[in-house]
Amino acid sequence: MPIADLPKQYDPREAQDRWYRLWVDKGYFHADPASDKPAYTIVIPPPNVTGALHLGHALNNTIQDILIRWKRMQGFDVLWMPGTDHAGIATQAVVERRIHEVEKKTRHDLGRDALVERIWEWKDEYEKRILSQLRMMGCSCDWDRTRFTLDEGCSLAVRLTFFKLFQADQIYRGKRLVNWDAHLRTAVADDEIYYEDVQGQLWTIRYPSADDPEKGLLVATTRPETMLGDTAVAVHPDDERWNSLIGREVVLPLTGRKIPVIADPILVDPAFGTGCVKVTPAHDPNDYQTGLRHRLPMINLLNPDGTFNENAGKYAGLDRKVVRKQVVADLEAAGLLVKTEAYNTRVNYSDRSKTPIEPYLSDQWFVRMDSLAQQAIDAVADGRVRIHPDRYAKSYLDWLGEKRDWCISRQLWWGHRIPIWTCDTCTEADLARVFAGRDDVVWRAGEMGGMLICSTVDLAEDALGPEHRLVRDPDVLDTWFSSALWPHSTLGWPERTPELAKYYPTSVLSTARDIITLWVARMVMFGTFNMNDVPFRDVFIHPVIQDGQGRRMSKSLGNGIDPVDIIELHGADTLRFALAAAATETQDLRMPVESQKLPDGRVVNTSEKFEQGRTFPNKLWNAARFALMNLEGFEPTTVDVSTLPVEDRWILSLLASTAAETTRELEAFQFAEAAKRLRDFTWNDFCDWYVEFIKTRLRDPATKPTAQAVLAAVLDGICRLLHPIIPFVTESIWQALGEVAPRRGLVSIEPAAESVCVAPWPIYPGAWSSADSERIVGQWQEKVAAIRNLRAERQLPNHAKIAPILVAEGEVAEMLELGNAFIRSLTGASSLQIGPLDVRPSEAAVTVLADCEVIVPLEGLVDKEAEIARRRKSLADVEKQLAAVESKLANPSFTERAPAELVDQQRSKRDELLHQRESLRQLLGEA
RNA sequence: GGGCGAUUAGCUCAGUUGGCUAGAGCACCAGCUCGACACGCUGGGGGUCAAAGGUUCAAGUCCUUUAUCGCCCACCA
Repeated sequence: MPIADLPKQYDPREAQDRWYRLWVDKGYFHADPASDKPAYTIVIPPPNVTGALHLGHALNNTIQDILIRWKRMQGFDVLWMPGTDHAGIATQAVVERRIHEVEKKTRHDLGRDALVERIWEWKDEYEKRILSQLRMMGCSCDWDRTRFTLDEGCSLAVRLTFFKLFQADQIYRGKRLVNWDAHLRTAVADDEIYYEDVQGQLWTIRYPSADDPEKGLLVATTRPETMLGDTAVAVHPDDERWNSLIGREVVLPLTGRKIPVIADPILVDPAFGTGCVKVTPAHDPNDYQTGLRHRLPMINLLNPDGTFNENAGKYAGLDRKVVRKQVVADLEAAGLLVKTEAYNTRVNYSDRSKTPIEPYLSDQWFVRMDSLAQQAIDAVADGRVRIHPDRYAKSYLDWLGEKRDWCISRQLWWGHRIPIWTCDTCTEADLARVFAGRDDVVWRAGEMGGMLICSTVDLAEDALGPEHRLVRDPDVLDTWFSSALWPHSTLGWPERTPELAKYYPTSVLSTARDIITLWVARMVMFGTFNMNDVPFRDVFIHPVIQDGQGRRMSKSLGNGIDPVDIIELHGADTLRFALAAAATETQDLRMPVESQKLPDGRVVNTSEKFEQGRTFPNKLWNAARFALMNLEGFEPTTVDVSTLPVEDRWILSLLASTAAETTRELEAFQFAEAAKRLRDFTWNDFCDWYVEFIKTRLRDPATKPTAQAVLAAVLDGICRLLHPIIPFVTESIWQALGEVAPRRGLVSIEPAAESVCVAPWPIYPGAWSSADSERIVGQWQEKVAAIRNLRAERQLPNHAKIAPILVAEGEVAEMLELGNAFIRSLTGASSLQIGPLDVRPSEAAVTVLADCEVIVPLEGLVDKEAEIARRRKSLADVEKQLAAVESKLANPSFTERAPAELVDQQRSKRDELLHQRESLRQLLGEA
């Protein structure tokens, strides 16, 4: 396209389609295990297939793509492994809810296979959508390797891991209290529960002593019906009212069972209620823990549907609500109900059925955490895995330190089925007869009789013959079990693939802090267990995005921002830049939400936070347009940097330090700093100053070629440095630049590349660094600003030509003289005098700087009173500063204890201020 | 209850091992169609750095306490 036809406004849409296709077609995103380049690997935190991506995903994937693109440019063999997560509970719940809404059917109506099939359909739809969203954002994943946590490879990895753990006796079956939804007849996760404060009652019941029916204990409870399952009464060991009874027994009313009185300082708060607590291990989480501590029997009273079972004696078969009434009535009749009072209590409800949750004792599978957790602790403690920011290492270590066994079974249908078969009738010998010699089947006796058989392959129901039926465990594994294998299962484990050899351990994991324990810790455990090495070297924890009030973004609050909307409104670069610029080390990232109407009439949420990212790509685009217009007909020549004019050496010096600092910041995961630095360099140094400096040079054929060479080199550098953050606009510019300025003989260290996506990351020669030119240009800038300020403050007409005088001597005068033409053109001056002052103009606007007096003669335009007032104000200001500096220098402890450098600095500052004061006094004296 | 974090300009945030008159973007005010860009240019106003103590020659930065807010974990018989 001819340069002159390049649009004034950058069109992100066209660039996005075009360049993304180019990158994919050229195969830039492919990792190549056979290449001899060093590996750099990130496995994507697989998004849940429950729904579309939200802004948090956009942030995380922007971060990952920045790292990936940066490392690709640095010459690494880069692999970004994409994929999605089956997200067991969440996905099944979403699909079940949908089916219920539309077809009024429950999962029991459909049956296991049909439901699972329906969830697969859902998965296909959302996976497609999620992956296309990632592409829209510009993510450079190796798409041919896309994986899913429930695919064949992951299934194999899951089974083998379970098998190995079972074999190593790291997996066991045990009892656990789960949140039971009696209406849906399923266990629900902690995060699917909500609390409600309910007006209830507190009943006080008398438990007679076994020795002496006249004596006894008083217990208070909000759930009297559970007393049928009590197996102890607990008191505080220091409570003198009751502690004489510790070790004795009481008679459990209505049942006649004798239960012990135990001492438990954890469960019992002597100040609450009666100071005695009934202990029902099977139906209350605290009591359960108490039961474990005291090895109490656990009596399960409930059937799965919420009715009481045979353990409840005469109450068997009745619903829990009915039982409560009956128990209270019976206690009252027996004269054991001491008191009934109103009491507010918190009741747990299932989010899905809106019915009360029952703590319910059931068989579950566990992974032992002792040695696994220890290995994961060690990995972080000894630095094999580094967590950034490092404060998050604490929550990781604290959580693992508890070493609470991990309950891995879920009463769901969507997920990896537990590879366990049970057989109640067979013996060790029966199993040995059939399975002996097989390395894919192991077994052991269950705790309650029967055999537990674990196998990596499916076992037939009649594998042991018709007389011994094998029954497969109906449960599936916790989603995090397969997620924990993600870094190695996606690389081919358990096969010893070239990928596994080259890309494991991966380089960086980027994720949110809420899954440090759920996911990160477990990946370290399983990675270490299966691979004998950590899964990644660095973990970057990014902030959580909130709305302007500090609330999480959510569908129900309607405060969510859809990344796709931002892309539609402003383009993917804007989304990426804004997110990168916001990704500091903070833990929460607030984005004030406002709504905006789209051209198609749709109203969407957006945020002012995208403002910066919105204008920046356009600014860059226009700077590039300027450059491209001026590069037409450019004949590349080799340029010796040391011979270039000051302004060229200045911008190259800044480019070099910007590149070095940006590299350092990316290495330290300081994305916001890198984004801001690059923006500042591009906008302030390059656009505001350098481009202005060279405008005249570009009009003179004699000075044009070097200016062109430097202009092209800087634009080239800017494209490379910004490409990881804003890939599309930089590619647009790169391609256009390649047409007018083939990269040969430029002031550039890098060879050509057909796309900035694979252009080498810049490292500039140390010789480009030029403190001198930075000082000189700094001088110019300061004086330009002073003159502009004088113009603006006096509200001089725009076309008024001025002839400023810079009163300076020696080195300062020399430096300014070098920039005479620039200062003139940037201030709209017709002439500029630099040097000692011959005759002070009678009417002038004046600013006194430390090393220079800036005078703008304004014959007939000066408001003398205002001028004097300004000078007085400056004088007062200088005197205030001087007083501060002098008091510092007058303080002996300062001059003695502060570093000499700092003291010298203050001294020279004092000298400057004294000089300024003197000049101002003279000025005021003359006026 | 335990842990982590935040509190700096109207808003969103920087401020690295203590050391210039505390910075940026947005918003605000004034002026600009000057040959890349009005998604722009130039200039400007605006802050007792949550509060109170302390350490230090020097505190936005370190320590203690308090207040408010957020997140995570545990929990209210």
